[in-house]
Amino acid sequence: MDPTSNPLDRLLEISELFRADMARAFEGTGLTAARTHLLWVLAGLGPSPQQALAGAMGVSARNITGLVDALEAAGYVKRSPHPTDRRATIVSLTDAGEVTMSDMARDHANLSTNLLDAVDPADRAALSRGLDAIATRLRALIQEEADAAAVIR
Amino acid sequence: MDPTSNPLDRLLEISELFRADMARAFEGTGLTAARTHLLWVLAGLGPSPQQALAGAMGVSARNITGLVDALEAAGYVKRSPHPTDRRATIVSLTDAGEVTMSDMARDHANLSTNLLDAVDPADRAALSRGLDAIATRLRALIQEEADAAAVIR
DNA sequence: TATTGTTATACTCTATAACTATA
DNA sequence: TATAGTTATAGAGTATAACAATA
Repeated sequence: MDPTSNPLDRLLEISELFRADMARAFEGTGLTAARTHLLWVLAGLGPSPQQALAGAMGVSARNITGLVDALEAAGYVKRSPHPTDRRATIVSLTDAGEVTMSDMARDHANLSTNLLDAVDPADRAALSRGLDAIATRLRALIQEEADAAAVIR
Repeated sequence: MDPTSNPLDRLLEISELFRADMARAFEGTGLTAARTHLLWVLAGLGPSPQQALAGAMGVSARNITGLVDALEAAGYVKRSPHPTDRRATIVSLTDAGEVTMSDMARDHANLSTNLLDAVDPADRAALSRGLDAIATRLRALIQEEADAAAVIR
């Protein structure tokens, strides 16, 4: 992860830079990476019960309770009763939350454009294909490992 | 971070896959991402006082105390007195820690090779150049933001 | 007076298990 | 009997502040 700067290491460096930059950007907003992830998922799904969010994010229901508590206190989301199932709670973005999400989507798009602009136009298609190939191979390797682990169990 | 699969989003997806895969690989080893990061830094610097590790990792001294406690209990590192400064503690890899790190370096190299092999040879140079350009631009943007924040202060 | 590492305290993310209210 | 969400409890990573020993 540190030395011998091959493309993979550079890729990991870039993701580190993203992470650090995000953490800095959240200062004073009441947001964190985990809370923002929930907002992205919620923006994608639309108003959802907490169980659906837990499934979509791959975390425990207990975790969702905590994240929604914090986001509700900060004014980004609200809870309302499920119309037919009285056990369930529907989480949705507040108006302020909607504004925050469209700002974020805009910033994200601008950053993408800005970073792509730094790449030689002649290299862009190959970059895209290369990243696709790496992601596909990596997904396959992880699947293999999961299958191997399942056999052991 | 979720939809519209442009190269940047694919890049973030790849880093997510790495992270999830690593977490799985650590099960039962007593290691975590943060502890492994310390081991990488320590392997790079050689035996070091905790302050040096804190500086190199960009975290607080308190945090290093906790990570070294855990790594020492698991047998990966040991503490010894600094030869001349009696305030300081020197952290170094144990024999078991050295073995773990060379295994990890080997696995990391194999994975890099494996993933690069998935990329069309004709695309590899452009991929490398593209990632370099993106990393450079991103570093510059972060520096700009840091400078702007410094002016405000 | 400044620095090294630790203790004290606190916040966030995460998990499992037990419990309540409902299906 | 099963499911949705909460409370209880716990562990990991992180931070700041106060403190002891040493420079």
